[in-house]
Amino acid sequence: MKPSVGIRDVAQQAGVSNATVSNVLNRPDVVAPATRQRVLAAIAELGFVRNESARQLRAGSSRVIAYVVLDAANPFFTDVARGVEDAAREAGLALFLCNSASDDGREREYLELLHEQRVEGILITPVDAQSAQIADRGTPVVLVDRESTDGTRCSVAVDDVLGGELAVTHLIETGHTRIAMVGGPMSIQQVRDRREGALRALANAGLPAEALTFMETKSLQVGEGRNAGERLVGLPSSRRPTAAFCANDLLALGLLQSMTQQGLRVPDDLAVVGYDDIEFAAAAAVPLTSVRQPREQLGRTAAQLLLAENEPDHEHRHVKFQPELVVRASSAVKR
Amino acid sequence: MKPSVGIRDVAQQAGVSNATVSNVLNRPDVVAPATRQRVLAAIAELGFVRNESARQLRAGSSRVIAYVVLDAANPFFTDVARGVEDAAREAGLALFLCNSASDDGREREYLELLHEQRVEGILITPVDAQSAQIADRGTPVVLVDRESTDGTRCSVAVDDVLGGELAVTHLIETGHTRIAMVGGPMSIQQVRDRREGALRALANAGLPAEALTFMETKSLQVGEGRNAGERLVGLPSSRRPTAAFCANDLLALGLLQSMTQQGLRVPDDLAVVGYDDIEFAAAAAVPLTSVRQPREQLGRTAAQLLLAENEPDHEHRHVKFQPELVVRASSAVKR
DNA sequence: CCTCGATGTTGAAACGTTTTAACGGCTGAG
DNA sequence: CTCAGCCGTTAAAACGTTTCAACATCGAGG
Repeated sequence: MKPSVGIRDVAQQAGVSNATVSNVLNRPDVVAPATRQRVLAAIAELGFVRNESARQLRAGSSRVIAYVVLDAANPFFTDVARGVEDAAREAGLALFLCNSASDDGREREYLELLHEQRVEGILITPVDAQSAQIADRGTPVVLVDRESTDGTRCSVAVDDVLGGELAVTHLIETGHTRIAMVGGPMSIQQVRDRREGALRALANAGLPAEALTFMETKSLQVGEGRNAGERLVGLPSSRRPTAAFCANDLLALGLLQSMTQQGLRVPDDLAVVGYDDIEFAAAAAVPLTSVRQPREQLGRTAAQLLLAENEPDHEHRHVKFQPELVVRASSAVKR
Repeated sequence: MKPSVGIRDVAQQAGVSNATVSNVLNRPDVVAPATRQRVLAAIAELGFVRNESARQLRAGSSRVIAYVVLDAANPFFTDVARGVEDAAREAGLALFLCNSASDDGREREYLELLHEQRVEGILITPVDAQSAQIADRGTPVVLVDRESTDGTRCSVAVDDVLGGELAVTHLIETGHTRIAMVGGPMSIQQVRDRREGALRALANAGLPAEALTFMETKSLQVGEGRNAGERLVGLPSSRRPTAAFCANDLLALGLLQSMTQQGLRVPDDLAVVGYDDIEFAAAAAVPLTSVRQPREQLGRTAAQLLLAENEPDHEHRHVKFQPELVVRASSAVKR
């Protein structure tokens, strides 16, 4: 390892004081062109890299925000992240992505680290409801895709109850009366809300709550969708639902795959509706009907709220977007 | 904002010196249980959060590594990241993900920031070949999915030439003699290598190089795959290739989608082979034949090489994995 | 009763920046 | 020739930790 060249080494090499070097780095205009050149040359020659820890310790600010996602492999979150990053970089901030992988231990560790790092702000889609654990530690936190229950911080979400309602209403209108809802774990707020919406749709249509079979999954990933598919096919056909509403597109894609493998046809044997409308939904084996959320906008708005957090008289706001049903072949009208 | 409580405030509150508080934080066993309790109580009461900048400035190490990916929305990279994270967390390090989005400006900015942050190490899948720009700045860097040309650092890759050869050999064996390769931009090493493999396959089979029509795309994303599909269909059917080898699965999925929309059948009108074998490939409209890479293992190995970088007499290593062809319906034998 | 080692605690010196107030030299006006 | 004002530069004081050598205190062994 090299003996770590610091600002003083550069200063000595250039024959100036360290304050001047600092000025070259932070206010280039204030130092005479000739001196500036000399300093830049010294920096290049010595391969100096400014120590951000020291800078931040003294200066206070960190030029970084972080987004803690529930599942980095879910395109929904990477799309949201794109929106976040666009807004962040307009404000001159870098974005670090952290993956909690739906594990609240990891989530806690990352939050702790980020607080200690004194990042400018944290965006998070929390693992479970008791976001109390995201105690206020001085760093602004904005919830993404989850409503702040106690109004102690900003949040940006999409109306998941409405989304669930749209999906199931659509299924009812296309003639289904035995519907499965696939999703879980129930500790996830989105799953609960979408289910509530589904139940509301039944009520609106005058159907009993029993018309909805809830099939709980361990996660919201493709593999669990396949599992659910196998369980579904195992049911006696008299009791088997004729349609399935999945809590997200990954589950729906897994379900679809499992249907095909087992020789059932979508939508004839089972209509399927997903949630999120990720890019792959339209390219699926049977193009997927899905509930679309404004993903980039969600991220962008969240980042903007976060940045506004430092303004003098800031009031916490909650922004809620409306989802939209996109009908495709996987739920074509029953003939 | 709260007036930022520091270690001395805690010390005062607990009636000890700041050194003792530091000990509680870093070597709890060395301080008497009674004192420790008192300090912990003070920490909780004051809501103290250790300032990582100061810690790192003094202690030197940062407990963080970073992975700069080419495209956070590409499941291939998030799968690699999963492997990286597993290995990192076994070593007690956190992982920050940075998305260069195939933009070398962003890539440079992130690298600069990470160097300044003095992260323990950087993994990167660089945007373009001249990885010279990733100059040695004192932080260990390991290349992922790209071979280090000059042996100045470790790298982990998969044999892309072989992968391209496998794919195109398969197409030739299933009876195709006019083959398109879809991919780009050519600045990306992987694209060049896979093309080289494709050409080698032709040569092996005694076919002329003209049997391969190269269709360059602007990126490796789904949308570009759709564009390529439209261009392909626009060709006079006498000259139109009967098979397409795509540089990655995203392109292949886009191509597939475009074929379906335009009323062409896969594999009858056009056989399609992708690359990466991401999870969505198997769930596609027509299950996708693809070249599988050991994604998690790639990430895990890269992280291990990075961690080994600090060992006393370290020699840079290059690890190369073998890809594997997975045949599915999109390239079923021509009848 | 003295010494010694073990155990817990502490004061003070780093770590590498940024920042502020002060400084010297120079220019141009009087 | 003097002096006010400006410009570029600098010395020194932070920032909040960790660490190290030194210092009490105490019990046990001689």
